[in-house]
Amino acid sequence: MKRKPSEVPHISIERLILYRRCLLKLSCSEVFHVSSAVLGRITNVKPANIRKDLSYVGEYGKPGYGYEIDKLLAVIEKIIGINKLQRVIVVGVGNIGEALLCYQDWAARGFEIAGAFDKDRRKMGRVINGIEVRGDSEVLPFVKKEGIEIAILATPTEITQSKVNELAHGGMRGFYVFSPIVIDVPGGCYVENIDMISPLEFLVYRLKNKISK
Amino acid sequence: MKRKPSEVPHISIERLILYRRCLLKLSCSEVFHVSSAVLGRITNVKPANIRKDLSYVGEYGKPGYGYEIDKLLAVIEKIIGINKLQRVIVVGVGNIGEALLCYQDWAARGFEIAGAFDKDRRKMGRVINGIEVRGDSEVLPFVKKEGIEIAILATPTEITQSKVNELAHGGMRGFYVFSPIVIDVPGGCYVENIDMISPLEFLVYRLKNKISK
DNA sequence: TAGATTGTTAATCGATTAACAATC
DNA sequence: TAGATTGTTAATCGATTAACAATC
Repeated sequence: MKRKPSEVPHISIERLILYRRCLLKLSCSEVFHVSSAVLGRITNVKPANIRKDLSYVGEYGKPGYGYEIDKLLAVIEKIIGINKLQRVIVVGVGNIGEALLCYQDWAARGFEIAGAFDKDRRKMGRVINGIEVRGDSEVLPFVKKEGIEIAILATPTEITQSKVNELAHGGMRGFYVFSPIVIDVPGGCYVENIDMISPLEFLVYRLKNKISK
Repeated sequence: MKRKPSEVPHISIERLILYRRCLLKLSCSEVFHVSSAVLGRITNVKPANIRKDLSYVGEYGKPGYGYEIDKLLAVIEKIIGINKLQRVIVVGVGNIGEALLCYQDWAARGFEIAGAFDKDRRKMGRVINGIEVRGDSEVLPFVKKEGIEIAILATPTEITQSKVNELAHGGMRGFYVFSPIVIDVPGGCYVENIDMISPLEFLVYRLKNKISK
């Protein structure tokens, strides 16, 4: 039963993102099809759960054979919306920002870092992995000219919310934020927020209580 | 109804971690008590959901008044297991590793970076935020001597799994891994794994489908 | 064909939420 | 006391899973 994309459960979308990452790796090693059992072993997801998730996006499996990896990748990318290249910017070029600029798999995952911005004069002009670091004041004209909709914010926590406000005002619609705070955005804007410490705290909990997940 | 810690739903534990982060901030600004309604506004969680989560850890709220922040912090930290200082190591001092070493709130969150390790001779001996970077060969004796149970791995993806194997063999029990791969660990070991790109892909999905969460 | 594996069903399991009596 | 807010209930909502007919 094929649902409209917006009706696919969020948790299934998150797993589809995981499946894709593993499928990309398989397709690099000359594997052409995969069963839910094998993909389940790779991802630690139960085969029935995988088939259920995949059933939301259509019927692409062959009984007795499995799923064709290329076809599956294409349809998952379409559902997620990364079948076309996504151009994003990085704001804040500290250690996290630099790590992002240096990441080698952006293209494979469907993204391009169109620009990087920092307010520190000493960083301006530096070229990291082929990407020039520009001054903060250039960011609004840049995103307008280039039609960028998504920003990755790796700024100091204290200034992150005001940076989001400024960019939202300038038309930015998606924010991927690395500060450990809850971010507010105006209507029509979307934010994903990660706190890199929280999963470590969860790990402590699991360790103490012997919870294998 | 108080359950044993291991019976608190995982998703409630994740929210408790979020509540704690926000409560820590409140307690810094001289706020002494908070209602589920106010905490709900701060965290974007429904008040009923918060009260339900908190009911798993005991009865610490006063009707008409709310929750005493210090008390609540103490009990949440006890449940998660971070009421005592957690000493961890960082393996791999690239950009991500360095960002972790420079993080200023470790102590407030209940952690201490006991040591950092890298196999690059040029990084060995450097002192970052007061933490000396040691050679990779020192890691096993170090963790044995210091009784470290948790390692944060910010290594290149290609070597992460083998590093985990080596450390697990040396007695390490918890692994917090920054590589975008599924990590296998022996029984009795636990792993939390984050892929910094996946949430960005999820953001693209939400943007395309106007899903506010 | 025989073996393998899909897509779907229906039962089970678990999480969320509105409502409200209890109570500070 | 009156107002505010808790902790809990029970209904609702949503996700997981084993099982299996269908089918390549």
